[in-house]
Amino acid sequence: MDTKTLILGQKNKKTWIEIHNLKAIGQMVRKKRKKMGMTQAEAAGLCNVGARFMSELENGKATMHFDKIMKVLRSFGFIIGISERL
Amino acid sequence: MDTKTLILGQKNKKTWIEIHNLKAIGQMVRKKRKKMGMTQAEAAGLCNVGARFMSELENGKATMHFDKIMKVLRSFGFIIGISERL
DNA sequence: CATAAATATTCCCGTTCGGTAATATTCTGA
DNA sequence: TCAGAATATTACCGAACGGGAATATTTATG
Repeated sequence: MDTKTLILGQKNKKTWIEIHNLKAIGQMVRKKRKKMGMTQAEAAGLCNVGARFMSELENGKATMHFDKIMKVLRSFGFIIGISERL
Repeated sequence: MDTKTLILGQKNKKTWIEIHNLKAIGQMVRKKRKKMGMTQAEAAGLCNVGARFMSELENGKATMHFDKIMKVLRSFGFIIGISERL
């Protein structure tokens, strides 16, 4: 893939991870949070959500509000994309 | 981009659209639904959600449950992806 | 243009989200 | 191993989601 990106001059090509459920998102969020060396409480403060929300998000609770999830993802430097199945 | 995909033999490369809010998703859903020649009511039935939900989704209501949004997207042949901001 | 079809909005209602605080449980590092 | 830190869960409560039906509004059609 490195050769490919060099050939095309696309050194900064984004890598998309397909998401099938909220559990997967929760895992990504937790991993990133730990990488940043933060507790859930600190992360909640950063994202301006409650500690409870952060805990439930990381544990993959399915029925959370889309806008709040987006808020956390954005604060953590993630972006969401939509594509069509091939 | 066409030349690029041919060079790499990646004719089936997914194209990701970055999403910043639920409004954008709603627009995509509506566009797809119309393309499929369905009314909101029919689409709601297909996705097993209420007509009200479909209407609100298409109009970009922010506080909807993630799992239900995902359900509709999946029924419409969309996939969700996460990437990191560069 | 009139009317039917489609969509948006309101109503009623049961359920649940999520903030905050408290408490129970689990994890971590010395 | 154990104490403290971190996380998960529970309790209380107000706000609001969403199903289904009804109604208002908008759009499409002949």
